Amino acid sequence: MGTLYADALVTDPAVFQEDWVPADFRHRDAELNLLSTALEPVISGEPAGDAFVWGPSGSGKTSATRYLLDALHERADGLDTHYLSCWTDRTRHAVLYSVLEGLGTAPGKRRTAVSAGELRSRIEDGVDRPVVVVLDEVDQLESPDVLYDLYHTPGLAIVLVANREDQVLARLEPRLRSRLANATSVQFDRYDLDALVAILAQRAEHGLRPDVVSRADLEHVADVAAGDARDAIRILATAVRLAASEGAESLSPETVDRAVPAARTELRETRRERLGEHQYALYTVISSAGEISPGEAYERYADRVEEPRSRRRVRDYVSKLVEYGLVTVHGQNRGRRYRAVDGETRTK
DNA sequence: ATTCCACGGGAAAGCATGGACC
DNA sequence: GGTCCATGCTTTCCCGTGGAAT
Repeated sequence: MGTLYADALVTDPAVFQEDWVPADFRHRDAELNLLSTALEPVISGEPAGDAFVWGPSGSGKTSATRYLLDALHERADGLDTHYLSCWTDRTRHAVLYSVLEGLGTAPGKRRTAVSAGELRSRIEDGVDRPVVVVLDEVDQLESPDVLYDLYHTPGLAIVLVANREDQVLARLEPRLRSRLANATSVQFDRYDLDALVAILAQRAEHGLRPDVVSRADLEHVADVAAGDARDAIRILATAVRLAASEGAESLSPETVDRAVPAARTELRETRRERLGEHQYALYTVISSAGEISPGEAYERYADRVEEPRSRRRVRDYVSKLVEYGLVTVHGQNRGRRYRAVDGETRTK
């Protein structure tokens, strides 16, 4: 519904989407060069080196990696590269299946009576020339065994993308860890204010009508986003939508200020909408209590739903809610409390 | 000091689902 | 159409922890 109004200010809504990568990707030259050195052997048909890409959220890891893959494709036809996110493909089977899809030799449907081991050997058979596989959000992997599968496929180079190096490495077997020690490590840092402003300006230039935003607006947004480009872009998008729905012709500092909590609420809403019936009920219980003990939370949850899941299962739901950033836990053992994350008290 | 018990999380087994193969 | 089988979700059983009760 917003689009009707938004047209007045927006010429290309795509610039506000997560996967929009500008034609000229800037401010990450050193990181791109490093990663490129590891990967570019594929252009001449040589095996690429493995790589780690680390950095906080919104620091450009995903965009830079995708940009580089595109750039490699421009320099050579018919490269085999595959990008997948472990957020959606989190099990061994799902990852292997996705890689096979990338190779173009996947069995018919995703949910298939073909075992993970069988998928693995099909990958080994299918890789007859150097391949690059990017595993984004690799810290979301349910079990990292699959890295072992991929690592043992000759000619297949893996690029692991995650927030923190130690979080991923700690979960690997020592054998795999030491073999990955040769991988190129590329560290991303938070954007500084100027870079963030430039990134926003690029979006504005491509997707907004002239004079909708001023440099001061962008600085304001960049300042609030604290080095996180994803946040910055989302806040800008929300602010523009807000301004458009109110019939304004340009942004104001006041609109930006209102957009900040709105953008964060929106993010939480979309996460909440993705919850299943039981996780939703549990979240509602925790959220309406503000803070609650595990036992009490379970009792109330069980009252709320028709067929309550077991306590054990509900513990897993809690871990998921924590993973989604909707809930935090405090204390140990008996003193444990679940706390809902609301708009005002953000984690970090 | 000893026992109790709320809690978290690993392991294994049961079950429903739906693709693969005949 | 019928059978086989792998996955993913779930329950059941269990053990380690550490603060509270005895």
